[in-house]
Amino acid sequence: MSSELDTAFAALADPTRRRILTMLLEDDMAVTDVAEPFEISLAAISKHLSILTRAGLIAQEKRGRVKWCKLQPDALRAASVWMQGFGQFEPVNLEAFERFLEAELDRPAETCPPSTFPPAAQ
Amino acid sequence: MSSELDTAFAALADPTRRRILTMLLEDDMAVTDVAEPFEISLAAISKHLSILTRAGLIAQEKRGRVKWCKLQPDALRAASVWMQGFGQFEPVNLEAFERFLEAELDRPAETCPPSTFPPAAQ
DNA sequence: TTCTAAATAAACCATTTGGTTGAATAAGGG
DNA sequence: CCCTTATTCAACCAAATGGTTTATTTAGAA
Repeated sequence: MSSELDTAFAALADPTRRRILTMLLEDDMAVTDVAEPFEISLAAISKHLSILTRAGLIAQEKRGRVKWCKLQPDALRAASVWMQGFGQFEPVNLEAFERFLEAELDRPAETCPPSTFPPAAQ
Repeated sequence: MSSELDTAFAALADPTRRRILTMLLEDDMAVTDVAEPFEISLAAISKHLSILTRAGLIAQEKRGRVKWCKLQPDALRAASVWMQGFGQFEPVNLEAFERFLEAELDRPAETCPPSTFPPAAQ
């Protein structure tokens, strides 16, 4: 048995899953559409999505034969709060985050692995 | 090769490591002292500490035969910023976090697994 | 010098993770 | 009804994870 923080952080530790979350930030998506930009199999994406669901980071709702995925930031909030407790972090630069998002979404695709935010981290 | 966010979130996904971070929030500690409240072997703690070090969450400095561990929140900040980008989170209730910390540190010890913040999550 | 304490290294083990492929299930569309 | 599309299940695999125990290394204390 693992706590909500365990599953949330574990879910966030994978670049594919973080990228999925970033995509869902734009709009809700069907499983097939989520899978489209990635090179890996649909089954693999399906697994990633259930990990995100179990972590409470997204919700999936089936309408017809399509299963829609939507962001559900409850667990993300819990994790964020935990981290902010370590605090003294300077206020977030949301403009930088906007630029990051654009880069993330415009990427030639098919290449998911690296990519950090903030850009020149540390 | 994994990004800084990968290693940071992966490091945070383990309750033992999160608890170590919480302990270090109080003060810098030697490896043996970090290990003291836990049931697992010193070697296991040593591994956890190098994971935290590689993730950039702590720094270790050897003075004499004692290796001191101190919080180094750079990677934590990067991760926090990434998460706040998903934002719309209400401002953090730091008093609640204080209470959480007390509970976390006063715990009968030896029992590391569960424990979430915020307390009544979801 | 010798003993002891601090920390890591090395070898090992069970479990989990992230991926694959090939069925199976479910629900529209013609 | 049959075909196709959307999604998951099942079985499998290689690599990573979190733990163990038994050496080693290193440096202070007697």
